[in-house]
Amino acid sequence: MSKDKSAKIATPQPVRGTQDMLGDFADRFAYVVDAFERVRRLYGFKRVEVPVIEPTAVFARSLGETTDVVSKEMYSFDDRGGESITLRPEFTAGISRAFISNGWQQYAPLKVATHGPLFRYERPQKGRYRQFHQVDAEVLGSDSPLMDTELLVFADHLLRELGVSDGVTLNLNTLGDADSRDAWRAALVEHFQAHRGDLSEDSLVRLDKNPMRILDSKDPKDRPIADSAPDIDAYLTNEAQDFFAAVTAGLDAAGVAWKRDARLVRGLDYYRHTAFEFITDRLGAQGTVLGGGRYDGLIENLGGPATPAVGWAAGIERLAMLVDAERIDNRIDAVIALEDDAALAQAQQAMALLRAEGISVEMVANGSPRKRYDKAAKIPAHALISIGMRDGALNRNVRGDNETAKRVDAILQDI
RNA sequence: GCGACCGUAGCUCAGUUGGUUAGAGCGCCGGUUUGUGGUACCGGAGGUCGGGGGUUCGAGCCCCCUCGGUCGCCCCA
Repeated sequence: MSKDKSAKIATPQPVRGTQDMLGDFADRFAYVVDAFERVRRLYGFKRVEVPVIEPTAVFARSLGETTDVVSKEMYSFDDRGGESITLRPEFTAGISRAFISNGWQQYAPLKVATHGPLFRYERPQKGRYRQFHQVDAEVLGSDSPLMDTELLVFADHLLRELGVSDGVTLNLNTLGDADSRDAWRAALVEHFQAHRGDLSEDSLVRLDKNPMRILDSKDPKDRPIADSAPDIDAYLTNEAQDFFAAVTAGLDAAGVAWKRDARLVRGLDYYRHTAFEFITDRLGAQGTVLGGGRYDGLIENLGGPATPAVGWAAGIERLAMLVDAERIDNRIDAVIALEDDAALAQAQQAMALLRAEGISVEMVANGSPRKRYDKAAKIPAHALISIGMRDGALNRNVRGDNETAKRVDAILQDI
């Protein structure tokens, strides 16, 4: 290696908003994914895998060609054939596309779950990255409120399984069917127009672009106007009322606590009926831990058959940040400190025997032999095995918690 | 896109009103001690103080620019 500083190669930097995980956070991440896989099986959700890349049209058409999200916040590029490709910013559109491409109507109602990386070109902040990861559950091809309930109970179960449900509340709203939604939207616009003069600058822009968003504005100036705006309730059709009542009755029957949040809205037109967010106050400005809703219009938007669907997604990083440290067990079963290289073969044999019995083990055999024991002791493990030579004979010692130490001792009797 | 704060050793950080050769802990390497022991001690390697420009006799410290990070706003599928 040259010491000449001018010859130094410029260090490549990670892409903004990406993260490398090792140790504690990687363990937390895996803990969340493991719990999700366990719980989704309990609810009979099939594992589904869809591509990380899709034709840009999949997201542009589902999200609306002209929205900010599509025009500025997607990772899009032209591939070598000149086709516009986008790194998926969400699971729902890709799963819907797969549903159409593969004729999965035949399996409806189809309960599927997946997890993996997603990409959004946004300014990173706490709990918000350009490459991030979600767990996701969807039910396609059912217009039954039973499925909304099922999904919500599943979500609640997952949060309990992770031990993060304390301080997290389920906020629930209905956006009604298309007729209810349109009538409510018109009433909202009328209300906000009447109070134009008192709205914040941001909300005046929202009034033109996305008036429903004024309802969840953070600006204190907007709050009185947003709070006095009409709820959707007066505009709900009988069918929409019944649907919402069926969902909440199901939650009550299953013992899932929920809170009506008449201010909870979705920007996109394909959302119908149920909208929900599990919210915490422990994650700074990014409080939503799990969110979703019914999107009966989406698959049709993609050119598929009219297909009702409902789903949710949750950020793995955010969940991982909420998991209590005591729940993360990063200990391996056993560590071997090889204190004399003359016993190397026996130590290798010992590892083979232990691993054959399903006991995880690794060995410390580098550096000064007299310091290997201390090094090994610093690796979190249930048992610590020292292997060395004494008076020309093999010397072995096992310390650790009783159960593991006993098993290890029994397996290593013959070496 | 906008705003605030922060960039000093591999990591976490200290560094006086601007004043000799920039420090500590952890980690790494080596040695000594202990010798069924998770210990202690000694030593070593490792820094263009993010980068560039400026002010000054003198800059890690002050000013400007730039790059990066964090948090917030906007947006939130």
